[in-house]
Amino acid sequence: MDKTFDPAAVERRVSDAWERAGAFRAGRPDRVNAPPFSMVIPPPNVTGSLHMGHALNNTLQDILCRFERMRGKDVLWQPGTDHAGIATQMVVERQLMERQEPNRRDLGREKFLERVWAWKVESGGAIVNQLKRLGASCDWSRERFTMDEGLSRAVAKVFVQLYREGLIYKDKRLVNYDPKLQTAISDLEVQQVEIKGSLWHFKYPVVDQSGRDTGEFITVATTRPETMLGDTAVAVHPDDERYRHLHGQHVRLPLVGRLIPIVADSYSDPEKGTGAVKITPAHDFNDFEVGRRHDLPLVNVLDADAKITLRENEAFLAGVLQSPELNETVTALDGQDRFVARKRVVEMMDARGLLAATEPHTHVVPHGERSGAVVEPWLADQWYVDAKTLAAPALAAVREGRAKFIPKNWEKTYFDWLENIEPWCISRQLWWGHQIPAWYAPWGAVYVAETEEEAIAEALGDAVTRGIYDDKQAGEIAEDPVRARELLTRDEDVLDTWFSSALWPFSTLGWPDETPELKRYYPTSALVTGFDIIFFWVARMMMMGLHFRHEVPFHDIYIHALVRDEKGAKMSKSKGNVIDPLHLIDEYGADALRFTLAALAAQGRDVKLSTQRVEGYRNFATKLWNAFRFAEMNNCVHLDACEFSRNSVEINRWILSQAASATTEVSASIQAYRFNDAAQAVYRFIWNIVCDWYLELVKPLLAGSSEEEQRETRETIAFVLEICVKLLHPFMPFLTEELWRQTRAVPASEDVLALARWPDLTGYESSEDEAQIGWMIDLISEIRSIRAELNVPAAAQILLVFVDAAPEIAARALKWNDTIRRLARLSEIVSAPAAPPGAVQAIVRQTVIALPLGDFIDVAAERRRLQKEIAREEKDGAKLDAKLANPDFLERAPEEVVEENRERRAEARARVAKMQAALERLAET
RNA sequence: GGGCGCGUAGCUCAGCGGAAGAGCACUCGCUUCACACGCGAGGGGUCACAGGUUCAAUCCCUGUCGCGCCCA
Repeated sequence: MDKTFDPAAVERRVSDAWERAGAFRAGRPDRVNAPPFSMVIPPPNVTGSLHMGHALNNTLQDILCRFERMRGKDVLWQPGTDHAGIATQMVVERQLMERQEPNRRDLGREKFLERVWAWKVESGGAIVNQLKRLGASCDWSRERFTMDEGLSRAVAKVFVQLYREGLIYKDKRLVNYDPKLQTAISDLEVQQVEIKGSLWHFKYPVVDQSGRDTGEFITVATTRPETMLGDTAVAVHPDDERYRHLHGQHVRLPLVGRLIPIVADSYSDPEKGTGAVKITPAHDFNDFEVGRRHDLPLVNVLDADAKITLRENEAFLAGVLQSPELNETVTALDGQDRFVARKRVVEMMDARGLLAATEPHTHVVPHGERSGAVVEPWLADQWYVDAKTLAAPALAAVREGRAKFIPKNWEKTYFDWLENIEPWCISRQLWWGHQIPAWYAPWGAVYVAETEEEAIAEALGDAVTRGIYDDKQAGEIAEDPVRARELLTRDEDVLDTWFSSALWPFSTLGWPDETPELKRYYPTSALVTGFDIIFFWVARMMMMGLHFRHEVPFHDIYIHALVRDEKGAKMSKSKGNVIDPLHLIDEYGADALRFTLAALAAQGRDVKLSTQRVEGYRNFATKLWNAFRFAEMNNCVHLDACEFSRNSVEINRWILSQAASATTEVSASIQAYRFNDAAQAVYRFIWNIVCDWYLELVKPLLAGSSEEEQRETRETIAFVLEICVKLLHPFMPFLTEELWRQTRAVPASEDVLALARWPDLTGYESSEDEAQIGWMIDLISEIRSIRAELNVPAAAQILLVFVDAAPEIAARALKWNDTIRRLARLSEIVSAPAAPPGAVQAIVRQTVIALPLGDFIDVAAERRRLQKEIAREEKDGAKLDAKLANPDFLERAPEEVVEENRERRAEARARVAKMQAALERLAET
């Protein structure tokens, strides 16, 4: 074995071994009767590459999967990617541009989609290989993609069924429209950005019944002047005395000439600005609601490019008299970009003396998450899911505990969102995605069906009912594929990617077919994801899972934090503080990265990653590696099926007892999703117990003693190291698998650690051995401490005297003579009734030990040491005295607490007395 | 404005009613026959502040001050 562990050399080989063994396959024949454990991966974007968030997310999932797999369960970790509508389309469009090829529109839908698929085959899903590098133990043979045939079928079926149930409908409403991407986007994809802009105050002239100016003006304020072209009212608060006389009156919209009413609506805030607010129902969500309440017309003045459109705009021109002013406005503004128009409108109002004021104003402006463009509330026909209806069972499932959030407080976020849920706009004006299965007939009807054939059949039947065709005509069309296909026009839009992701927990298992996998693995055991997609994904999976499977999609929802940089800042490309997990894997190994993420994944706290930490855990990997090197040098090879019913050597019993507690701790922590505690427990066991103590304690046994003890010790070392790799395997799969391979007597391809049984050490706990070895550890530590403090040269061998020790202590000292001498660097251990003159003294578990340091003694240093010890004990003692002097404490505290405090005080007093004596004796010399 | 969370060793963080913990960093000493990616020994904390509950508070409650994030 090399001196250090070399991850790069090992990772590939180990991956191959897992692959050959089919270790991650769900439904292995040897586990048909095992309880299942299933999880679906949060599908990363097919365009994505592994970032730290993925690394954390998948490390935690992998820990759970590997742990459960080793516990004998039939594990399905379902992998795959989603088609990421906008992102993927953007990637391919950019590629076309870079290659100076025809753009999307020139190519046409069909050709463009071919290109997207070609891209997907060629470079999509790079992240899958990156997940493999991380060690993710997904069942890769079952990889799915949201645009797969099967998953697409699921999407169609869900759409059609929800449509027929009235839970999907088409509506003309305001959507968040991204003019750059030219599609509607979800509220969740809109980011509110604070912008320093202006608030312009416009004066609108009030007119009388006959439309003549009364000379009075009402002043409204706006941050988006160009929208005034679409104003259809001015609103004032009903209780606002300043405007009470104007209720029901009209104003003439400047630049346009439209007469619009002044309505009383409590939306208008009398405290804000002038207390009067312009209402543009087609361009503002709040105004839209006001418009509904007052039955106001919707005047859309923006086209799909977010340019002003006035000419031939029926809604805009409706009821407006032709005038030179109107003509001028149309000429000046029609076809202008919204921001150019904004400037012009202000200028034009100013020129008319209608700009009352311009004040600097900080306000939030919606921006598209992906494009960065300012999003426009825009009036459009879109498809919606009645989320409110679907939300009710999703809320109930968590309220009733059928699914639970870990940590629990996230359920509040989930509840808040679902309780206030808005209709979910699911149509996107894109080409890449699941095209909406809705077809339009020339007679204006829409037919929603899973396939075009069904839609045609339905349309023809309906046409007959409507009397558009007679049976014969309908029959002829049905018979003629060309005519049939021309009959209907399919909706051009595609569905929001999250629509298909919402089906992921059951569509990946074969739904809508009733597959054996669906039966066995649904509902899944757990979902591990970041809090940022509780809305996007968790809630929607709950809605769809409950609606279509009548069962929650997962029982446990573990929500982890975000990975931040070491200063706590969110990693982002623009900040340049992104740490690429693949770089870390290259430099330190996947195991080190994984362990770091697990160790930092405390519930409810963000993960602040520093490379220093990763380096530390790389060192930890090497530490275990070297423990194996030690074992190898001492012929502690793995002995198949060796039994440890009863060791004769206490050290060997002790380490198994320690291993038993470590196993319990690691298991319990993983099951409670306390990954950091689990990681810490493994770390401590391996480094601080096995390496620091066990292997050191055992060295003299390997060198001398009886052959029988040597054999037992070698076997125990092998066994303990096997426990180490098992406990560590969920966290550091590559290292541990490699060590496992190296120590197998007969390497078999099926024999991988990933499938080995999790340690079961019940019955190995031994408090007696814990006490014995604990004493020895205390003794050695005490001697080492004294040596260091008194500057005894490291190489010096010194004498240890047990002073007036109890017979069993003396016996113990004799028994462990070699070990103690070696670890404490002693020349000899003896017993004596009293401490030799000039010896340094200390107390180990009530027994006084003396070290006659002779030439090495530094009296001043020793006096300081003792005085420090005494001071510390006295301080403790004083605290305990005070506590025990309090009658309330004695009366009200539990008996065992009082007793414990009494004991501690007695011990403290005894130690002080002994050290005082030592101090006095020191003075004598 | 509403919600969630955080202020514990120089740094990053565990702990969350009965003796202040880890990793890293720091100091000192070590080529001790697995490991210098190491070994041994140390220093370092009015557990943000102020009240309250309790025999007992870093831990529970209230408030204040700072700092994040999410939703309006």
